[in-house]
Amino acid sequence: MANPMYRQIAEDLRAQIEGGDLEPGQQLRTEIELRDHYGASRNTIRDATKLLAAWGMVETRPGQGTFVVRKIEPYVTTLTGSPKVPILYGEVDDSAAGATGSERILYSTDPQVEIQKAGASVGKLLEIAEGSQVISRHQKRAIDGTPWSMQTSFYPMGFILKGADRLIQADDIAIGTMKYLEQTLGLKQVGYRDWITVRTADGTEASFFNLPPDGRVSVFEVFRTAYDQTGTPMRLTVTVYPTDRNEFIVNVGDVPDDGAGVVPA
Amino acid sequence: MANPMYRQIAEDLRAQIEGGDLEPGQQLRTEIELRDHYGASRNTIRDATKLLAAWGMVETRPGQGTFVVRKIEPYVTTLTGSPKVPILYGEVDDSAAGATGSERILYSTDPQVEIQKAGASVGKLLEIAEGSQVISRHQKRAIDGTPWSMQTSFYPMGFILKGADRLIQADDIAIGTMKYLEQTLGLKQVGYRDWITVRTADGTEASFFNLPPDGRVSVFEVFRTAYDQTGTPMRLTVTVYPTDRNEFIVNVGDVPDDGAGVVPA
DNA sequence: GGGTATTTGTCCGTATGTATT
DNA sequence: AAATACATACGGACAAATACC
Repeated sequence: MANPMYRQIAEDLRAQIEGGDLEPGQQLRTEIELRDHYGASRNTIRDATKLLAAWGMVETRPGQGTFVVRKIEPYVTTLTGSPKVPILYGEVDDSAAGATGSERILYSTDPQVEIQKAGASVGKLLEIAEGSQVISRHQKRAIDGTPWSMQTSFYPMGFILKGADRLIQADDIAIGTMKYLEQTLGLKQVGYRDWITVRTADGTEASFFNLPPDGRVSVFEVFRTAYDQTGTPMRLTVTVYPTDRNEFIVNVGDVPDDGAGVVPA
Repeated sequence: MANPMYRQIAEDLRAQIEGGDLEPGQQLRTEIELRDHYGASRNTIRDATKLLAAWGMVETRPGQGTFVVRKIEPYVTTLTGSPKVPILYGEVDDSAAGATGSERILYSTDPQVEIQKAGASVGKLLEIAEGSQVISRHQKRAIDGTPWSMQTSFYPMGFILKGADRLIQADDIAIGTMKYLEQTLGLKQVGYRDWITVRTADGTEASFFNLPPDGRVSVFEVFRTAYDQTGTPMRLTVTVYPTDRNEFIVNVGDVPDDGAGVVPA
């Protein structure tokens, strides 16, 4: 057995997909048909399609069939700079997919505000004691109806006592929380540090992002620590992005403008 | 069947691992023992351990058993700034693992130089015609014996004709290729753009990085386009990093020094 | 080196459950 | 309700990798 049969079958199907014989969205032959075609058992065919699914090339739908995955058009976030996509607030509604032409609109839920105790990561990055209280503001975001990111911002509890009480209200701060903190507390953001990791999605994330339950699609977890003029962390924002639909850009020094076309299609 | 049995078994084992009953590196009971313990068939046990493997919690070794994975201590790369780890050149040697104390030494192979035709990505990012010739310099890197990254730099073919002929020699350019290009061609790097994506590893990558063959561990693919003083791309560097042992930092504006401790352990 | 025991990997056939059309 | 297609679960047989004697 140079290569096991299920792997050979998977490679054969992969070649068909990459060669264009099977187009994105198209249905593969059923397991029974493939079993007869390759002269293998149905379980072996299933091992092959499982491998293809692990490679992210097909997805299986009970009662329907096995389909070649359509690549999701990635959304590119520039970490060095301000976001340029307009943000609309309100409920994230998955059913409103395939909306208006080619414009991409970012929807965001209203913030869900909680008082929590700082875990290890939050304490370390905000430079406060683990277990001390923090304000957390959580939002879910979608682009054109596709769930895109889950974001949680953490602020030290002291900000409330010092007068920034809008932080614990569950609505959006239209002028931006950074400007609000500057007006109320005199804290000005002078820089931030992003720490980028990748891990497997947990159950909540897999559910919100409609990820396959086999743990195949992982997520970016980006920790953004914002620093004030004294070099003290004033906010920690943790954002989770599925890796199958998100990419990042970092610009350093003097580079040509971003624009359509910096990234190959 | 609220939850399928193999999933319940997987959750039970997961709880044991997260609860500390099973420690990293420790061997699980054999499939036969687990079969008797849970009153399931061996195939069902195998489905459960496959799920745990997809979650990245265990790994199976033929002829040995199933083991709780040890988390690899991640190596953090700062994208905005110069690398600080000393680079030693020579052969990457997997067998020299577990070396000298806590210092981390980055080994790099000598460059493997080829003349290639630019693919779609390379052409687009270097702003040259797809199919035109480019110089590629490929290196593999390891830290403390663990394979860490695969890097390929692409330069326009014209650089050779204009006098930068050391680019096609298969040895390291000690002063750095950027300084070399400045001395020979007068091209000075004024900035760069990093484009960060995540995808599943291909066969070559899975082999070099010792990744499990099930497609679970994905890789970062970072495209760094360097621009000269005229705003023209002068180099494209594509680096592939396994996501299970690599993290990235991006600093923007005025932030406190990097150092041990910016990242939670 | 060879032989054996142990453990996971591959492959088969079958039966039944669940989701979708 | 019926048909279709994938999902779960079982039991068995043999292969391949590893460790140990």
